[in-house]
Amino acid sequence: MSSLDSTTATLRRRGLRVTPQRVAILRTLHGLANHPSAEDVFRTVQRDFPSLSLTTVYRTLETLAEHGEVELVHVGGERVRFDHRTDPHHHAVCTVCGRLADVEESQPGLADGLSIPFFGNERPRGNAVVFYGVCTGCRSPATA
Amino acid sequence: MSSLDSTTATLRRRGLRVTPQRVAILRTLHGLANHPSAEDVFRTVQRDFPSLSLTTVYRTLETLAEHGEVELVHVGGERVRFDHRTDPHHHAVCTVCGRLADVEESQPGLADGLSIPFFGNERPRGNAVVFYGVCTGCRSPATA
DNA sequence: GTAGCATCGAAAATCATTCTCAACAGGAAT
DNA sequence: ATTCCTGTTGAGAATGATTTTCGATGCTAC
Repeated sequence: MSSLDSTTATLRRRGLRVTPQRVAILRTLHGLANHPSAEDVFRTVQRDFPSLSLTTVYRTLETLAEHGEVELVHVGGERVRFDHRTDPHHHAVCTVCGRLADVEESQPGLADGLSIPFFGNERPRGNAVVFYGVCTGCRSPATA
Repeated sequence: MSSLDSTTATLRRRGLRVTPQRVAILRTLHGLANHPSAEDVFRTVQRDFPSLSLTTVYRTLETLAEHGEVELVHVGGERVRFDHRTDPHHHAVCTVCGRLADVEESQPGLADGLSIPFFGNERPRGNAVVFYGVCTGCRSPATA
């Protein structure tokens, strides 16, 4: 919460101007752990920052992504989701509820052996794989 | 090319009315092997069928997908792609040129061992995985 | 303090896809 | 072959996420 917290430091380190909007957006992204959409971030930040515009959220997240500070996760058809984790990992999307979960890169079976000729047989690294399926929650008895 | 070819038979089998639009679209989809978008299919069919509307292409491909006759492939951000292969397999997308390649489900390392708790540890089956990367073509020396 | 450039907000623009609705055409029964 | 019913089509409007535009604002350096 100090004026020179890690969020501010992060922006500085990236050579980006430290604006209240950027600080609020980046802080919020770290607070929302569940891969929020731009709209999700917007609604949350807006509570403390009513003048914030959705345009700025998109712009800021894009800028942060260019600087490797956040990651974009494209899930089929739906809106883009943002991830504050920047270390190598993959994602699983529930095609029913849309929730997103992290999949560690070290999954046995994923990193080992798998090679794709189209990609020159290099194994997929960080944020390169999206799995689609139905999550345990949506598969349970009480599913509509 | 006969009036009762496999395309027509396919539509009949699915209980769908056999219209010239549907025949042309399904035939074209089988002709375009590279996972075309609705727009790609539209442009191709339109050459022989100028009155065809893009709406019909979307509608027909959706209908065929519901009947398991084609598969939708969502690739990050871009338009949806359609696949005439309906047997279980996955996909690899080049993030540079957008080209799509098939990845066999029997890939050693993909089907074996891999389990995702979020999905109840079931291994991913048919059309459930999308790999992102840069294809060999886009990685070569002559890349712009 | 002021110039200059980055950033911001609001509204318009874009792009893929879907919806609406009136006109039309398969195809089963006749 | 004709008719009727219902599914299908085409054109254009609508939608929804994201991007662009542009005038206003505000850091930062001088």
